[in-house]
Amino acid sequence: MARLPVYLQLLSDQFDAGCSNISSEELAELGGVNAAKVRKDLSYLGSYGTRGVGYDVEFLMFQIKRELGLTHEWEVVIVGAGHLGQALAGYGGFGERGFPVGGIVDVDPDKVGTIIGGVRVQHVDDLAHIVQSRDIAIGVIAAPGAAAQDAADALVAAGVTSILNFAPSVISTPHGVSVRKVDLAVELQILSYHEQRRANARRAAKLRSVPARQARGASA
Amino acid sequence: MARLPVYLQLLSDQFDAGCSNISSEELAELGGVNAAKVRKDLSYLGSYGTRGVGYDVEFLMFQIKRELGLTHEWEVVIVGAGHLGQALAGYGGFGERGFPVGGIVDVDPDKVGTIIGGVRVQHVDDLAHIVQSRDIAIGVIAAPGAAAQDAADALVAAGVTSILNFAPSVISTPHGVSVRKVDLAVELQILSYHEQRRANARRAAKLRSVPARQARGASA
DNA sequence: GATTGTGAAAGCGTTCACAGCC
DNA sequence: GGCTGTGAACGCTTTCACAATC
Repeated sequence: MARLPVYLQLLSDQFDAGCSNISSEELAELGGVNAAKVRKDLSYLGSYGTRGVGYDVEFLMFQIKRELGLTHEWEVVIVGAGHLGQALAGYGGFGERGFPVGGIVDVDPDKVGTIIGGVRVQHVDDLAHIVQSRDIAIGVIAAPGAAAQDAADALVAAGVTSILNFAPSVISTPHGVSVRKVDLAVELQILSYHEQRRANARRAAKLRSVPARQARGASA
Repeated sequence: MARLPVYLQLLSDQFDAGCSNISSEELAELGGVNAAKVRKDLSYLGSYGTRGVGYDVEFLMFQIKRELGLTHEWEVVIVGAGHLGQALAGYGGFGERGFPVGGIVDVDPDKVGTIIGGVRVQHVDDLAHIVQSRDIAIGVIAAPGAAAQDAADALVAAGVTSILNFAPSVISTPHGVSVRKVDLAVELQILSYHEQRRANARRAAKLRSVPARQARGASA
């Protein structure tokens, strides 16, 4: 259920705004989705709503957190201390949301020893030690596309079972390892596609209008 | 067609590796998807394959680029010069993939004037001028969740018609504006969910095995 | 009266399977 | 013989609609 994190965020916002109870209709409005979908998604957790009333915001947040395994923090290890790795580690967003950076590694000995976001870069050979000593389950690949598969192999060998891949390449992992891919260029290319279509539509509209105006005898 | 960018990436890798022709089967293998899906997706562009042979890599790359509107660069403007904005602008990935940063703006006057990734931060009031003078169509929201809607409104008012939203909140935009959302915390929470399930499965297996061993009279 | 929880219907994307073509 | 292009079958997700409940 990939939508539970979104509901959690919305509920958290509402909770901060002093709202203690919410209906599926309101939650759907906030999330820009269908109310029935919200109810189906939430009913999957159990029957935590009250008919005629709605859902208790705080209780529902707790149930979603429990389902998502957010009752404790999960340390992550970042592979790749280049621009992207530095950006991800330096930007404090991971830690704020319950996923502190427990380690950063790189293949380049020159990068080892530098401090990024308060964490010292270590060599990729130390990955297994870091993962096992800190009980890390989640790895983040911030390496170039060509090195992504090596990074994935190293993470799996070290004992990581979930990978967030920022490299622009598909990685293969053994069964039982979860992988999610985030490719910023892909997101931008999809937007570019929409822009392209809009530009084409405008051009077509113009081509249609010019002969029409000429037929009507308009000049300027 | 959100998979075209992925095919383009795979084709590009193959082209660099000296491969001039590829079958749907091979492409499917590389992308980890079904071959029929690849053919359906590509047939949407037109009939650019040759039966009995496959697809010409270079020609297909060009067709996908044309469809995605990647025949020219698209400058983007980043709203928010905090940690995330700095990270996105400083990490050169945008420019490398055909989306150079044409401007960065922030509401905070103290940030205005600083240089990030070679670009000077300007005030958000200058957004319309930047967008119109540089003919920018794509905006990137790198502001905190609470400021995301304001950022979106400012982008739309300035004339941007595509938005990539990194803020952890849902934004509403007029019809005709494309929005894509990337939430790193959501990605990590989905991985956490899988970890949680694996942990639960291990616990259940242990509970099952203990009484079983006891029944068999095993001790150590 | 209001709202949840959920079978049933509708819609959509994926996969199969094979005709058509090189 | 090999591979594409595509109608048809399938399965999954979304939406509807309403009985059950407060």
